[in-house]
Amino acid sequence: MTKFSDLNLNPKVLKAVEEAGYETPTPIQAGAIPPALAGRDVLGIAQTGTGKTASFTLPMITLLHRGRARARMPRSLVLCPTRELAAQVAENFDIYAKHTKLTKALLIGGVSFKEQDILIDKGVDVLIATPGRLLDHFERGKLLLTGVQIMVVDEADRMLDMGFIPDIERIFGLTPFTRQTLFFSATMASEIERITNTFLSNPERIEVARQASASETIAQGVVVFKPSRKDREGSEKRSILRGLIEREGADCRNGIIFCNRKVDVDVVAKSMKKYGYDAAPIHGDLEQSQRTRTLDGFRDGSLRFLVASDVAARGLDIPNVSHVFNYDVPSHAEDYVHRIGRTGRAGREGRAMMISVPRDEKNLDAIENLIQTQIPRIANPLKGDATAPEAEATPEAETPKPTRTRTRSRNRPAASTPAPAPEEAVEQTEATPAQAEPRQEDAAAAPAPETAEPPAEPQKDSAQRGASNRSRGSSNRGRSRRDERDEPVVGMGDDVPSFIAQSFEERMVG
DNA sequence: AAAAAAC
Repeated sequence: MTKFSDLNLNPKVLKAVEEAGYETPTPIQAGAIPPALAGRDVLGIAQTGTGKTASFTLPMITLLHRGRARARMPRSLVLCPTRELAAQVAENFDIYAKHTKLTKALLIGGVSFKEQDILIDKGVDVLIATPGRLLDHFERGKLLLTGVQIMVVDEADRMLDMGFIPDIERIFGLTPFTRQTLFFSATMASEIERITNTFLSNPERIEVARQASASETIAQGVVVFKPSRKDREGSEKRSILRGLIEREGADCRNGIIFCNRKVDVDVVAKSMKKYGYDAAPIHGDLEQSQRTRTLDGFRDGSLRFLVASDVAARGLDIPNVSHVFNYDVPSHAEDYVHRIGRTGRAGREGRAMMISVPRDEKNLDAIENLIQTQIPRIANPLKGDATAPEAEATPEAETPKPTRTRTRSRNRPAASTPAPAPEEAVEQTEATPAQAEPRQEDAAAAPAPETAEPPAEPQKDSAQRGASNRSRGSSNRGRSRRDERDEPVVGMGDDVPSFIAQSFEERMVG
């Protein structure tokens, strides 16, 4: 098997890679690095989580390590669709360039120009940017792109979705014709095809092979429910969400909760906090400093739940997410794939649960059609009936998860439950006049965790599931969660389920 | 129909 040491990377880069603990490149890295080092254009067709970032940063650093930057004339440029993604590429660059003298600047919106200006004036080797802020600098006459030797376009299909293609074309036009171009996209929409035909010259095309089916590591489930009243939909969905989280118990180490709208991100995050959960919102209307802080907290484990818009659906490298909750059914089927792709990474087991109301039926169909799988229907933790009598738990069905540490007693949740205080307590301790939460929520919530039906395993392959249950063993009460996750991780990227590795068209066709 | 990205 190919090793990083076989790829002719600069020794200083190789050293940093080894220090980071990587030995074996992922397929996209093994495929893209050699032609990139040979100076060729590269067209990489790869989803997030495949190790894409290193497949362009490592050759870039190797190619640029000689020579130095002139004032206002960066030697290379990386374009990303979102600020967080750009920041992430910058972090990667810092890791792999740490033994070199190369410099970088991160040009993103939402932060002051001043520091960015100072860096550009001094001269940087690598510019990592979102298109808007880059063009802003250019129009102010602060920046010359005529010295760009290597240009990278990351997540091009998302740039297309976001209407950035004209900007990208313009930026291409500002760079020299002789530049080397590394272009990455998850899919090859016709517009993307057109761009690559125009701006890439005889590229080496690398398409990440679809993964073996064994990498199906995401257990999926959907709660299909009908709100008892239209105006209660929101509050009932929020109590279902809490019920799902409670049902997962300690297995739910952390999670991302996706909503379709920014307002709902705010409402859900506020509600979660009210009920004692450690949660924070992230979406594009929040201040950049807050976005950064929230994401950092989630990454380092100090924040348990991230309530997010699709700003966090793609590309962001957030390892170790045990759960993804789709509070809303995404209206673009591909977004579902991106959202749940935040869990079950690197061959680890992940769980993805969704809440669907009658209005979502069409979108749910489209998702199942896309992934060519029926998403298992799982029990509504509220039993679909907010007025159901309390304490109707059915112990005989309490089988499939022997290792659960969560409490199912009808009494108060035990101390081992890391979750929130019972709703009533919160209700009493909080003055609620100014809160956005409707009163009905409390009524709908009352029977929540305790009366939850046993978790119908939102599972796929029962054999696989059984194996992982065994590996947990009932004795793992005292084991650290880290131990459970100690499966070998190959390369610098993460394994992904097979359908994610397919192109959009492939998935549509089936 | 919404989210993201420039002020």
